[in-house]
Amino acid sequence: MQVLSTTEENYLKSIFQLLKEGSEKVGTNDIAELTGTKAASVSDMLKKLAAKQLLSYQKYQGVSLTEEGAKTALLILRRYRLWEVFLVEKLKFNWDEVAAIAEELEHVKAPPLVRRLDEYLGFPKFDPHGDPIPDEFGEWSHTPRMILQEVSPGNAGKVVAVTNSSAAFLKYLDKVGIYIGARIEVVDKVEFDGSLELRVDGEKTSFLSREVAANLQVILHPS
Amino acid sequence: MQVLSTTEENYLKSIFQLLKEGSEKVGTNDIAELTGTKAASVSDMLKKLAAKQLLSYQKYQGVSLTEEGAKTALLILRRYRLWEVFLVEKLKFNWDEVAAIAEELEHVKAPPLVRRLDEYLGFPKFDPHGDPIPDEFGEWSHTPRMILQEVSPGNAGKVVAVTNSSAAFLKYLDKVGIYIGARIEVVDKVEFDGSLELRVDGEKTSFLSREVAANLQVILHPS
DNA sequence: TATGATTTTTAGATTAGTCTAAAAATAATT
DNA sequence: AATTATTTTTAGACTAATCTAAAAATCATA
Repeated sequence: MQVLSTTEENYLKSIFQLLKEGSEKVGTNDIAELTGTKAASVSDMLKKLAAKQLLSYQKYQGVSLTEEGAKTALLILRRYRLWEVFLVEKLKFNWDEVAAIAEELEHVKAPPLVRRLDEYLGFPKFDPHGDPIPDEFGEWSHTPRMILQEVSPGNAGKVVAVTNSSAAFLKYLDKVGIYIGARIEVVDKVEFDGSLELRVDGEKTSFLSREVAANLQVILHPS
Repeated sequence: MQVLSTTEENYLKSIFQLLKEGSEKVGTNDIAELTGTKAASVSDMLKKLAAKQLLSYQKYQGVSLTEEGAKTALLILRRYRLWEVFLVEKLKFNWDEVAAIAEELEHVKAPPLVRRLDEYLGFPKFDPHGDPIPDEFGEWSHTPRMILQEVSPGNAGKVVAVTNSSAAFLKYLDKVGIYIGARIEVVDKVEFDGSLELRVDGEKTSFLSREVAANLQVILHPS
């Protein structure tokens, strides 16, 4: 595992993120936008990272990560998400306040620190937004998820992810008692508008609009 | 409070440290040695920091910190020592393993992070080596301390600092059951070699050589 | 107090990361 | 298919932090 600068790590993380949510190759402009730099700077950096075997790059053709590049990105993501868990669970920050701080902390590289932090947090598998945390080998469990909106009545599961992190949305979830890890039972689904009636943690009953339920991911409990 | 680069913070911290343990002014060479750079680089940086009003500097005359510079250094020290406490108390690192990691963490500046960390740790007043932790205004309590070696029999107190952080020394303290925060009673002092007989936490009895007792600092309990 | 030793500063170069502006390549559209 | 629009790369310059080598100042001592 090579030692990378904070800057190189940030580029790698951004490229990984773009690849995950898009196509095979990412363009220079997209990377520039996400990293807050200009296309010219990105071009330079791509050459550097390609020389380090972290991505494959041919002029004008966009980039994709190599095996090693992807693994490196996953280990950065691991640090980022572990710190997110720490900030929310231990320091009691809100979900929507932790991104900037975790982005600084993720670049502290001492490997024993990451291991112990993981242990201290109880080896969490998901971060506070429900995104999976890679293990120390850069792998994560691919437990299949469903969008809450598509779960039919009678099924139960656990909320594992939120696909909209606007502060307003998160506050709303708070209000109706939904959080990452909450046990959810779909009691009924209104045909007319697609809204859902839920039981949360076996008690509280909540009604969610179709729009809200479309932004929640769950893992179903075997029934 | 200005925003400083990690590099600038490191210089400031080093200068503060040298001033604390030495004379009024520090020389360029000493700073270079402590920061792991060369005198030429230090000269450049001194100009920069002087321009920012953090230290007063006249060519060839050495430097001292301004009011603002000292306060800034104390706030860096605060972050450093809070992370030390976290690493030892929560992540279970040994005293002698935390320096390098805390030095990385100390540069994460988000002020709410520092506040919440402090709160989470229970507003500790001393770090794991017993050094005081400045408050958010850059001040610390100047409770008078004594060197354990100079405490006469019959007195009791609390261990607050260790003035030798070699791994061997720390391991030895562990073995005899002494740690920062331990309550200590001086039972007897052997005239001949200056060694001490102690009761630790009201139970265990330990014998310490003069050399060891000279490296422990305590705050006496009012008696 | 002069002279040699040491410390500090300057001058000039280097590296990583960034930028703007212009050139080159690719993509889109008439 | 040719021309225009967009994207990407290159060229050249800038900044922060560093270095080496040489000059300048201070210190120490004969």
